[in-house]
Amino acid sequence: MAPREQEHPALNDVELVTVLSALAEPTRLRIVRMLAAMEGERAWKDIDLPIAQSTLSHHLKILRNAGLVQNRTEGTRCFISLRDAELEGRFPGLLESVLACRDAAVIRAAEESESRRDHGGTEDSSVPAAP
Amino acid sequence: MAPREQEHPALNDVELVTVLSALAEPTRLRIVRMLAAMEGERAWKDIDLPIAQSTLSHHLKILRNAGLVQNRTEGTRCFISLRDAELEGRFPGLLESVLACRDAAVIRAAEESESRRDHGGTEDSSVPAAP
DNA sequence: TTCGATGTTCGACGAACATCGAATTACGAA
DNA sequence: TTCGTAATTCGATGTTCGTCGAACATCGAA
Repeated sequence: MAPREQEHPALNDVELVTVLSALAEPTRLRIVRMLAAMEGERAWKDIDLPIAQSTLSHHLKILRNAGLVQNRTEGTRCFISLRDAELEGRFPGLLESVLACRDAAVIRAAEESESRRDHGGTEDSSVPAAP
Repeated sequence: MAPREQEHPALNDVELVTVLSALAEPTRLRIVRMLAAMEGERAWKDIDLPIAQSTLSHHLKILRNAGLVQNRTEGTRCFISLRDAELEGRFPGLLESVLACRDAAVIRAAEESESRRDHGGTEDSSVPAAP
């Protein structure tokens, strides 16, 4: 990392609204999903998203203050991980339900391929399908 | 109600981030809790919060667009209710975990009364204890 | 110590948001 | 029709938020 050691709040001091606010942003939700998908830590540098470093640092700080992630410093680099076990104690079921949720875009795509199978049309696949 | 009929989105078209954003605001979270605490509908006018009518209307619109609540019009007044069953289908466990969560302030108060019992002090019960 | 790599902090900017009061729409009752 | 009540919309205001580049702090290695 760089300057001073980070602060990690006790989860009992974290309000639900803080956690929901932290999760209510596409980039941060993506980071959380990324961390959840890999069981364990992830090197800071391996979080590659199309945003500036300072922006990533900003988002990680918000996730940290919300008690969602923690980071461990090792020499000059740091590793991020989800505080999933602790979160389960403070907000039972919350993280799980957030992670389990499917994108609306995915549901729409599934519905469409189903209806396409129904009346056999192959017309035009003009769905933007956000990345 | 007043102007035109309201729109209620199909829950499959609602993204998780939209729901989380809607819930990530103290006033709106309070409204959702209020609705959940009473099984059924609640008259618009009975939602009394220390905010202007126009602000309440604004918040209800956001909750509506997020698929969290629906309103039924009867003559000139309207009734609000949670779309809890539908939400459970689209976002399993999410609403439940949000509603089950205790305030950090409550946890702190409980911890304090416990430690007070431990070393017998009765000092000063200066916990604001939000209504 | 000097250098390079790694994150964080610091302004600064525009966009989005919460809030309000006033105007507006819709309906029932007099 | 006219009046009053109920809820939404509009316009304005101040605040918060996401984003960036530049400057800074911290550490390991040369």
